Amino acid sequence: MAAREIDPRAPEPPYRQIAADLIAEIARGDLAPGKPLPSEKELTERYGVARNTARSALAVLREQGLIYTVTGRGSYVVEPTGGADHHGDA
Amino acid sequence: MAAREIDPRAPEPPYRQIAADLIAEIARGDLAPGKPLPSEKELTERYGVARNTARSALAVLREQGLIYTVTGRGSYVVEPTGGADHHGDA
DNA sequence: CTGCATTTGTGCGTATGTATG
DNA sequence: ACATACATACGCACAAATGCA
Repeated sequence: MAAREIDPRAPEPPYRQIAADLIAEIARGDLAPGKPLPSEKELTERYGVARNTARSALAVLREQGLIYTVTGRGSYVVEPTGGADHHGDA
Repeated sequence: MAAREIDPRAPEPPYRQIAADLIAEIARGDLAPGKPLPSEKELTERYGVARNTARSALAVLREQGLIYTVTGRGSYVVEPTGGADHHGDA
């Protein structure tokens, strides 16, 4: 299987559905702090969307401060505790 | 010379034009079975495109079963006869 | 075995063109 | 015009495999 129940015709656009799905995974602890999220390519296959759409979903989480992204490596769940930062914040 | 007449504005996208060019070379015997194709870097310089574009072209040939690729070495024209070597088959 | 260069694999950032509602 | 989405393309960086000295 691949697609995770994304409705292109739902009132919520796909990228928001995906964002919500990822946020739920983080809240659930499925995606723990410091751990990498699925790559854009993974999201692309998993949800059956284009890369831009997967990227838009990640952008939502990034704007909400839930994740941070490192060029050439991937996106990671922000760590609420333990000092040493990562993306630009003191 | 370098660029092989790739038209960025043609109806056929560059990566398909390059793929077609390479396929023609194989059909013509210019690229014989078992012999390595130009590296991605070579294709990049030859057609004046980005590496991603060259890779997309190679992906087309790979999907058509015309070539196989080995990490760290390169892509090779598949051998139609009983070679007993190359990519994964006994 | 170690170190280096080459090559492919992967992943992200960004821009453009096109299509649809 | 705008938001959303897809396809394509360029650029950059790092990881892993390979081959050779």
